[in-house]
Amino acid sequence: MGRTGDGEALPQRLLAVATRLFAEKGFEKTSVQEIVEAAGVTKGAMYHYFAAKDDLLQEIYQRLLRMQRERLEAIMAGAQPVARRLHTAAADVVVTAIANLDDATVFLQSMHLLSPDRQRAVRAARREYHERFRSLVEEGQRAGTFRGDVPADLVVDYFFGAVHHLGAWFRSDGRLTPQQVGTHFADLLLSSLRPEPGP
Amino acid sequence: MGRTGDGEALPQRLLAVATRLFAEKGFEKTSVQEIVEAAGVTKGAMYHYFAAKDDLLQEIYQRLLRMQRERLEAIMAGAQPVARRLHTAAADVVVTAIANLDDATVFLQSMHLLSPDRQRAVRAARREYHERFRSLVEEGQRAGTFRGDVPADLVVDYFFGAVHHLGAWFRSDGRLTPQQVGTHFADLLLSSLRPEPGP
DNA sequence: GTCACCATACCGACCAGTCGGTATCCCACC
DNA sequence: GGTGGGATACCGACTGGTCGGTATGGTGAC
Repeated sequence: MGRTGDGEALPQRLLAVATRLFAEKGFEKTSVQEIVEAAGVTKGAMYHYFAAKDDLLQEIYQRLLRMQRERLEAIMAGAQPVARRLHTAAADVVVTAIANLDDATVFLQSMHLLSPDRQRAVRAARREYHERFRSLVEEGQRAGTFRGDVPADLVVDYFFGAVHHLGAWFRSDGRLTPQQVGTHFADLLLSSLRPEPGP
Repeated sequence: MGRTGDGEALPQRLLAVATRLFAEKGFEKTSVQEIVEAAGVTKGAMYHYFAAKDDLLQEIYQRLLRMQRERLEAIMAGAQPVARRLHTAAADVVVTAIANLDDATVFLQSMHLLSPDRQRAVRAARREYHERFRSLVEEGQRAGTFRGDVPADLVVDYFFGAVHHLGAWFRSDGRLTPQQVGTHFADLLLSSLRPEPGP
């Protein structure tokens, strides 16, 4: 902990402030000066902990991905039937995405502004996460629990599209709680995977 | 038509070039200088037709929204049963979104960079479009064709999330054609709306 | 003393938008 | 049918300002 005697360490505070500003005004429209002012320090402090502005983005992404990945692994390790595990995982990813809506929003809006190398790294991590999700779908398809006439990766992209879009419409003062949205989304996903589709 | 004796009018050419560059590198990372150089003119020419860089974005959005809206209206005017109309509309919006993936990508990534007034205008147009889609879902719910235990607007946001996310994974050299993706997406949507869900 | 931590001053690059000017087209009018 | 003059289309140099990043200096802890 440095001289700034706040309860939170400076790097974390900088990340929190940057996340909020990025989500509000966008990465490119937020200057480093604004970030450090909102955090009550100067640029020297920020560049002591982060080599570049891009590092802030990178950190925000990785923090979010790490959390989601850990939760998914815990859920997948359960012994329930596939449909139950997928439902739990789907609802959970919605709830955590809403709980960290700023991070998720920034992720979507600004990933393309990173350098190609960094983009590759982030995409790889994201891809690995999706693979795990997909394996759940495939497991259910092999077992006959889910319909098999639709590609598993398409289903995953379909569902995560909906998740990524949450920031565009979800409001915490709206009619639905995060849990309700999670349950509905998971219901829709499971329902669309039931066998014997219509003509 | 101006002096530049090309087949295309300059404003359209500028829009096309800008769309491609915005989709490739992002709105903020694309300078006006790059746009006009790629179009073979100078800045004076661009500012003769567009008052500001933002106007390019605005035009791209409105062009896309206008097209999608016209197509949706034509489909909704049909006399087929609700499920059939919704399926057609859903598949169609996927196909046209893929056919104009650059526009759709730019739309998503850069809408938040517009001025608040412009954002409101775009959101209002988008909202109106979603309303029409939602009315289809509600019609089916009233008729008992679709399950009624899930809010119609949530279903619409769910589906359009998936549509908006197409640019993140769809590749024209992939295994699936746009039509196939459209059919799959529409199948998933209709399937998730079937009544009598699991426990 | 030295090292982590942070402030301050400053640099070089870039960029949206402006503005005076020029070339070309259109058309009324003789 | 030429001609004058205004409108349209476009050029390109310039500017005011911003921004990411750096270099240097100070200061307290151990």
